[in-house]
Parts: sequence; structure tokens; C-alpha cells
Amino acid sequence: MTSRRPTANFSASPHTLPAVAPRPTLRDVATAAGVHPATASRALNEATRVLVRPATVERVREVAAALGYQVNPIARSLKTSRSETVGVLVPDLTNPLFPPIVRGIEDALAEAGYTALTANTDNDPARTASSFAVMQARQVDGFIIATALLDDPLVHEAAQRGVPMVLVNRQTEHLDASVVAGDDATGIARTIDHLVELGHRDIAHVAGPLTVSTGAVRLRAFRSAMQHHGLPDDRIVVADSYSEAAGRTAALELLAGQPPTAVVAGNDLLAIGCYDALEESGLRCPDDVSVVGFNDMPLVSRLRPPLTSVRVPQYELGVEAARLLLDRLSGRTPTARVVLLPVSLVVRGSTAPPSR
Amino acid sequence: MTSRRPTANFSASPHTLPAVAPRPTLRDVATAAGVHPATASRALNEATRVLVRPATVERVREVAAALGYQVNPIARSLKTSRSETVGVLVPDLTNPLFPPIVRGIEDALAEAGYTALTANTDNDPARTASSFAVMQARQVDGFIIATALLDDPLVHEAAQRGVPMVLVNRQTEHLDASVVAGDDATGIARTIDHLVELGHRDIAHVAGPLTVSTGAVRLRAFRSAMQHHGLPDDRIVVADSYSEAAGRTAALELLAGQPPTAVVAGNDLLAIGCYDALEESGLRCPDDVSVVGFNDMPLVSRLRPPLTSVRVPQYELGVEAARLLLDRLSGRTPTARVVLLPVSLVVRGSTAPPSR
DNA sequence: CCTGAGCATGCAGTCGTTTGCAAGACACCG
DNA sequence: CGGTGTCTTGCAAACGACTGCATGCTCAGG
Repeated sequence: MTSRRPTANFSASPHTLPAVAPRPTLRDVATAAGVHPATASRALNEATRVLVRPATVERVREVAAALGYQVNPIARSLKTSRSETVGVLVPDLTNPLFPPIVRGIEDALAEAGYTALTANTDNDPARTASSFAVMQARQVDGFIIATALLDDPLVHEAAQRGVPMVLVNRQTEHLDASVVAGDDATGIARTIDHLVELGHRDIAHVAGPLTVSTGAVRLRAFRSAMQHHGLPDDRIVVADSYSEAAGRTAALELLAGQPPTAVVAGNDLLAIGCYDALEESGLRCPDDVSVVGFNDMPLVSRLRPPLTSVRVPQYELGVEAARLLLDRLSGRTPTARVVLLPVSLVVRGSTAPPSR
Repeated sequence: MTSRRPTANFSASPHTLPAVAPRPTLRDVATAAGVHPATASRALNEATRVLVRPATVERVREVAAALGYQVNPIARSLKTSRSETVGVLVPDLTNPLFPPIVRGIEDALAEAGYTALTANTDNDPARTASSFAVMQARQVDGFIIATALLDDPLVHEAAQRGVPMVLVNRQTEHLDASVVAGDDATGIARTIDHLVELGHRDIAHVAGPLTVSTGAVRLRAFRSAMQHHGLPDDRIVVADSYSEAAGRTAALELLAGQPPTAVVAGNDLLAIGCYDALEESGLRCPDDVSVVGFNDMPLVSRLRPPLTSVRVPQYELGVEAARLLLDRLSGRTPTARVVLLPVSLVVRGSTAPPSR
């Protein structure tokens, strides 16, 4: 019986170190254990283990351990056309909102033996589509999407094709897919409560882009909370992206007329833009105008003044999204669910009673 | 000729939509183009294209495009035992230092058709080892490691086994592997120059942990820069992690005696810890004590006071690391290189002339 | 006209697993 | 004692692409 392994690699690079032992294959394990590869496969596989005699299972497992056998996920994927891998689409990892979410996703996936493939889309539909395609080619078992637009053809099409999928943070309308997000409406309501309690009546909203759900949902929540308090709900400017620059521009527009006594920003970056605009307009926060952010990003507690913001449990958002997807992949709970995680208002130095 | 495809999936879920067209395989393309799969493979593959008649190449490519054929990377990997995937090990994605690096890596990899697999190790050797193993099992072609310890057995062993690998941000001693990092020594030297120019002579250093190269390198650079200016180089406290809490603790120790007029922190988080310690000690920055950070993380420009810090081109660090690895994988430049990217001191409000 | 070179393509095995099918072993029952 | 199960295991065919080798063709040179 001759070795079935070519030794050509020796001649290929004669000066390499002690000939890396090629990782053992299932066949090696089977041979060493004196069984057929098929039996070894069944013995090593949780689901099929019952098919083989316990004593044999034991023997195979021991041999596998001794040889340091690890299944080759590539070969398995080829056969099963599953990859234990999921695609994660985020707008931009560099935006402080997303790292905790991604981290949560990766931790939860790893626990189940899954791996995440991450791509940044920069909110560009073309990049999104191409990343999506690449990931599908790589046989990902499903997607976690943090880039969804309110009306997102890609997401709709994928959902219709039955691609397993969970949306996180942002939703898409009229979609039969699971979503995990913060309870934005309640967050905004608490914010308004807080401001009204301080005595504010003239409250404005710098909304995020209305093409994504967070922008639209928070805007709607702002309106209804204001109405609930019997206050005017029409002091609104929509920023065209979630960035400091867009926040500054929007806030300047707001401050052109009679400044409000408080501004509720669509997220923390917009809030920081408001800080800039206030400073440029010679107004002080919170003395002249209170500002509230959303997301409670790292370091916002250390701004001047420390930013009052709505804390969203980002890490948990990621964990929950991953769990939902895993459930879906394992066949349990095939039905779509919407999970809203509780948020909380963190009051800091950027909100104070109005001076007027 | 009958279809070789089972139609069992219909019965499996009779209510699903229009039967997802299974993605075409190389065999489909070959049949449609009237050639053998082998020929189709050669026609579609850059390297082997020369082996087939131009007219045939053209025909195959057209058919492939028409059918929307995409190679199945899994099958290819199985055969070639390459995966066009690289493993990326970072301590914690949640630390603002890393997202830009990871982003740079992913962008540069994507350009070459490669994909990144990211794992967070929390600086835990056990987690690091296990992530490393999982990634190897997934046949990654190489690693980009941002978690290296100064003396890192795992890294050493991998290097010895010939695993393609690039270290980023942190180095390991006595290692024959490529490294991409910021030019920390120069960054520290510029910092000291700046402080000395302002009139400081009593300058302390809150060093990062000496188990990682950034801690050790910056400490050494601090010493030599101080000596260069003929100043005492022994006001040093070592923090035991790169965190705000560790920075605070270290700084409090420093302030227990006669406070220095300036503190050079090992990174921005440590600098923020210094802010805390100063405040607790009733000292003001920069009036009583100047503080300098390192890395120039997002938002440090908006702290109170805005932090003077050394800007490190993190995104470029990632890009360069990815390029180096790709070069290595493609067989070019198999020799290890150390690339130090230039850094720059960004002077803000946390540094001022000493009051004493 | 024959031969050999050179090009273009086909053939078939292989990468490492999984899995439907079948066969052998054994026990049990009528 | 033969038939019918139940267990356990082996056989072999996939999954989709790559690749060494063989084959057939064309064409030039002698």
C-alpha cells in the first residue's frame, strides 16, 4: 500500500521548514480507526451520530482527537451548500454606531460556530448590490442588514427570493422579514417629556434622512409626542445625511429665524453639528438652546457640554439580530418578527431649563 | 437527454415562490457554448486563457455572461486549497482605533477580490488561538494581525510554519514577518519638541502596557527624546491597559507627588483618563498641566479641552497591510518588510505654556 | 506524401465530505 | 426453520471546479 499523497511539495520549495504535516482528512481518521469514511463522518456528526454504534463513535472520536482532525468546512460546504457563514452589510464601520452592533453579531454567531463576512456599503446602492452578490457567491447562509432603506428594492427582492435575512437598526416598509431595532418612538417620547418637564415649549427637530427608517420613525415620533403635549410640531429641518456637516447645515437653517429653546437631533452626529451651528451663531448650549442626541455614542459624555442622548443597546441589537437569524437558519421560527429593544434617556449637561 | 437536476426541492416546500433558478454551473456554460467544461474553465480563467483559441474564449465568455455565471468559490477553494480570504485579528472592534484600520483592510482586499474574516480577541491569548485555528480551518490564505504581543508565541509559531502574515499597528520582537505601523518614535519626538518649545521641562509619561510594542516603543522614544533635550526621563508610570480607567489610575499616581507640567499619554484613552485624574485632583488642563494623546481618535477634537494628539493614518495602515499581504500571497516580494507610515502632531487646546 | 511540431480541446481523476441505498449480522417470532 | 425487523456499516455517487495527460488537428518542411 503506497501513500496516496504526492511528495511534490518537497521539490517545489526545497528549503522550507520541516514539511508542514498536511492536516489529516476524514479518510485518515477512518483508516486509523479501521472504519469506512462514511462511518467516520456519521460518528463525528452530531445529527447522524445515532446511526452508529456507541463503541464505534467513541473510537472514531478518540482517533480524530489524537490526530487533531478538524473537518474541512470548504469540502463540507461544497457538499451541503451551506457555509455556516453570514453576510453583514453595514454603511460604514467607521461610524461609531456600528462597531458595537457588529461586535454583538460576531460574538453571537461565533457561539454557534458561525462566522461573519462584513462589508461596508457607504450607503451606495451599487456597492450594496455588489457586496450582496459577492457574498451570495460565497454561499453565505443568510444576511444581517444594517443598511436597509425605507424602500429598498434589493432587500425586497432578496426577501421575495426567500433569502434568510434579518434587518438591524433600520427597517424597510411592507417587508416580511425580521427586524431588530431600538424602540425609537419611546426614546423620542421620553426626550420630549424631559424637555417639557424642564419647561421647554419651543422645541425643534433636526431629522435624519427620511430615506431610512430611523429618520422617518423619529420624525413621526417627534410629531406625535409634541401633539401629545399640545405643542406645535412643525419646527422641523431634515438633514440629508447622518453627519456633523449635515447637522450643522440643518441647524443653521433652524437658527436663521427665532431660535427654538431646544433641539432634538436625529442622532449624535447631527447633535454635534448643532453644537457647531450654535457656536457659530453666538448661542450657548444649554444656556440658550438645549440639545439632545440619539444613540449615546462613545465619548459623547465627554463633549462640551456632555450630550444628553438616548442610549440604544447596540451590542444587544447585534446579538439579537444574530440569534434571530440563527433561529431562522435552523428551521425554528421561520416566521418574521419585529423586536424592539428598550432604550433609555441619559440626561447630561446639554439640556437645561429654557432661559426665555 | 434528461435533466441531471433533481426536482425534489419542489416537494420540499411546495408553497415557495417561482422556484429559485439554481445558479448555473461551469458545466451549464460549457454545454451551452458547445465545449467541454475543462475548456470553459480555461477560457474563463485569466491565467489559462492563452491555452484556448480566442474565438472559443469569446464564445464561452458571452455564454457565461448571458447565463449570469459566477464561479463557485467553494468548489474552487476545495480544488486549489486557496480561499481568497484572509483572517483579521483585532483586540476589540469597539475600540475606536480599529474600525478605520479594518475598513482600510477590507477596502484593499475587496479591490483584489479577497474577503476579510474578522475576529475580536479581547487581548485574550486563548481566544486568539481559537480564532486563529477556526480561520485556518476555513482555509484563509493569510492573516493580518493587530493583536500581536511583543513576545507572542502564537505569532512566532505561525511565522515559523510559514503562514503568510502581516502585523499591523503592533509588532513582535525578533520576527521575520512584515509589519505596518505608524512611526511612533517620531510622533513622540515631535510631541516632546512641541512641549519643550512651549517651555515645559517637567514632562511625564503615562505609558501603555509594555507587553505590546506600542507601549514599549513609545516609552523608549519618550526616554530618548527627553535625553535629547537634556531633560530627566524618569517620570514614568505604566498603565496596565489602554483604557480610560487605567489612564486615570496611572495619572493619579503621578499626581500624588509634585505634578509635572505636562503629561504625554500612551494613547488617547489614557489621555482621557488623565483628564479625569486632573479634574479629581483639582487641576486644570491645560492651565496647570498639559496633556497629549496618541492616535487622534474621532471626537477627541471635541473634548474639553480639545486634545492635542498624534495623528496616525489608520485607514492607510490597513490598506498598506492588506497590500503587503496580497503581494506576499501572489508570490511577489516574499521577503518581510517593515513599513512605518508618517504621523503628525495635531496641536489643540490641551497643550499650553506651563504656568510654573 | 510522410513526419514532427504546435496548438486546441477532450478525458477523467481529484479536492474532502455527505448521504441514499444496499447488504450483512443478529434477534425475534410464528 | 424461514421470514421480518432493527442495527450497523460499507459502497459509491455526488457537490463544482481545476489540471495533467492524451488526442486530434493543422501545417510546414523535407
